[in-house]
Amino acid sequence: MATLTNGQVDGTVHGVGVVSASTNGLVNGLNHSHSPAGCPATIPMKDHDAIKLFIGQIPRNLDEKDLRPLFEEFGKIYELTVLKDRFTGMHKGCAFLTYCARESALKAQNALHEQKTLPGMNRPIQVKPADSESRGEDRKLFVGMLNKQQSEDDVRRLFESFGSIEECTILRGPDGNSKGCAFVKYSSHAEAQAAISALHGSQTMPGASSSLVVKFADTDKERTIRRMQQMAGQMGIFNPMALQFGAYGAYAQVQQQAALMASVGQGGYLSPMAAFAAAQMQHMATINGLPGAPLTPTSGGSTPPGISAPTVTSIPSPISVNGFTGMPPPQANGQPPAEAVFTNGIHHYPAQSPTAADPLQQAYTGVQQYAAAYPAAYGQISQAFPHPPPIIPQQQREGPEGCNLFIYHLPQEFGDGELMQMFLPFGNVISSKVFVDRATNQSKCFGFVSFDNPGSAQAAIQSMNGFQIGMKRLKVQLKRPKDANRPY
DNA sequence: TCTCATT
Repeated sequence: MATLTNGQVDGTVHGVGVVSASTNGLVNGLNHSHSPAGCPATIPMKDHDAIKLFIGQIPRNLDEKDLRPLFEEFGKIYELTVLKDRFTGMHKGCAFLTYCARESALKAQNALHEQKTLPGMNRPIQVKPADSESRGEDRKLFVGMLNKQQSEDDVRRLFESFGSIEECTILRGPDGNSKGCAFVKYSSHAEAQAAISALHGSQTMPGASSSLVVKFADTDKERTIRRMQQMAGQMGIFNPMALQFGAYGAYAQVQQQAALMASVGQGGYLSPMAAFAAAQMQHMATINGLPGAPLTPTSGGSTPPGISAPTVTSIPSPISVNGFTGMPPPQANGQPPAEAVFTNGIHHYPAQSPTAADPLQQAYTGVQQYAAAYPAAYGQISQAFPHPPPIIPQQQREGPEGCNLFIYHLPQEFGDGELMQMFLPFGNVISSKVFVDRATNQSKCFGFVSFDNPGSAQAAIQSMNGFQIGMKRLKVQLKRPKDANRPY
């Protein structure tokens, strides 16, 4: 069986790797010399049982033509595609590779997976069947509360009696130090479940703060949520592109968070609306995609993400992430995404189904909604920045009963303008008022918003009550009628 | 304490 993960197979790998092209139907791929025009047989054929491989840890400066030679050594390539971001075209650092022959894929995996590190990468190349190739049942475990000294082998030993382990990885920081957790992938769900039953909480590793954690690893959805939550924080700190790019930038940051942060990092100004955009994405994803997901950032504790305006100007810059030092705005390369039209900071996208099931899609839609409601003037961030938004607070006006909202747990830096922005998507806001401490001029973190009709107010409550911004969650409810407080 | 990315 072709799975190989760590070093012990070294010795055998090269022997296997050199097996000559051979045996089963792989002649297929070789005999497609020129046929008469129009004959479909000119297309390279692959085995019906060919395996699509996922190739990871590819330097971003290598494209298909650079990679081919590396992989052709193991057989004829049917298809090799570097993954790119659909809008930015940015190389994602990974690829899909299908050989004509199944055997070639196995050989390549044996010879390459985790066996060498491409230039500029700090982790070894990954060559393994793509996710799409496996029946995606849950069989991967997250193991937490390990001792930081424990190695892959230690973890294997701990887990091997419950089934056959396909993969075992200790999570490590950039310095190579264990983060005290690991992934263990079994060949079946049942094995994984057995390991959970037997091991979760069963013991406490020396030096660990609590007992061993063994649970199914996050699904992709959960990971997306997790990232967006992290991003909500980061966008609060680094800011402006979220505005400059509008929905596009927000999307790109989900996809290319680190890279974009590098280009965004210079700003250092906190825009409450950037935080809001991020938070809205997170919210949409949460309410639509994964009701059971924890809402609070899992980093927890004393360092709330984002929403910390007074400190942000000290962010060091320029910032480089993975050697990436900047990225032009999408408009700048002469190739704006075909799907997006930029007009005064408002971004129009093709209609998308509001019922899309993908949480990211949902989040994206949410941001579009936000972006669409966002005044063009404020989108001109270069002028607005770094000053507060040029929203002129209007005279305090109450709407009819049922139209006035009380909002609590506002971010400290939200003013009347941000409050209004936040509720514009739900209707005609006739007034917005954040209460301010007279002595300090600081927001008291609550305020009122009035709409001109009760439907808008209800829609706003529906969407915004419980809405998470940073560590806080908004409380949005109907304002009590003036006389409601009176005993009689 | 949830990787490094999965068309």
